[in-house]
Amino acid sequence: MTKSSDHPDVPDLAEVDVLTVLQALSDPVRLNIVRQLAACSDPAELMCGQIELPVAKSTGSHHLKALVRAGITTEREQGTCKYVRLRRDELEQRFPGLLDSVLQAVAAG
Amino acid sequence: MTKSSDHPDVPDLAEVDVLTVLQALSDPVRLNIVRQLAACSDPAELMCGQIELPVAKSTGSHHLKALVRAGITTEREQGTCKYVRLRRDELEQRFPGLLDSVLQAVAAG
DNA sequence: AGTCATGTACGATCGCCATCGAACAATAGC
DNA sequence: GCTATTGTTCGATGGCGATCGTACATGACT
Repeated sequence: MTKSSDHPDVPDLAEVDVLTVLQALSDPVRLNIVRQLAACSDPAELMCGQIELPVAKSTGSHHLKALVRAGITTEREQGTCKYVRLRRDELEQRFPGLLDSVLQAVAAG
Repeated sequence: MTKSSDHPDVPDLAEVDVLTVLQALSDPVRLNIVRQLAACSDPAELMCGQIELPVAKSTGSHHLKALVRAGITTEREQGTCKYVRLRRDELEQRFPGLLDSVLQAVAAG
């Protein structure tokens, strides 16, 4: 029981390699998703449908799952909708400063 | 004239996207090279031959060039040897905290 | 029931890139 | 000049992943 959730592919961040995170963030679509998630700190989560995706729906689904498997996000289902949330605090604990510096670099253009 | 060097594929960091850096760092061999370069702060550079590479020489050459093209390293030739150096200060200016947090995450295992 | 919306799963395709070996270039030293 | 060392370049190969469309599942709503 080393999972942080009952969902099968949500990893415990202690078992996530920094390479996995870097690889997940090194895709333009995924980095864009992370940026949008970081921008909405109000409810701290976004509906899948609210996320701007320049790709087909199935491709977006693929990327969202990749982010979950990399330990960067978690998902919560509510009816037919799904809410996506950044694991900011856990990521900060596991990789201090990493996400913030990436987000800052993204925001800086 | 936006190059920071006369060498053709050494980019000015101002023109380097964070995606490029993340993509370059998301390869295990390259991240390992960066780690070794960061570990030697005494002369601040390493001979190519001193870098431990778990791949063939030609593959290592490919990765070293990829790091240069991503703006992460520069190279200096001296006879038959080549010295590789991390662009720490420039990277810190362009992407504050990014390299340090990655290195810290790597060091933490 | 039927229909619509939301998202997943699957199979196919396609391009990129990590890898290797072999051949080459350049320099140091004999 | 010759040889060894160091690193590059080239072509080929193999695999991974990003992308798409279609079909499917699920829940909401009438």
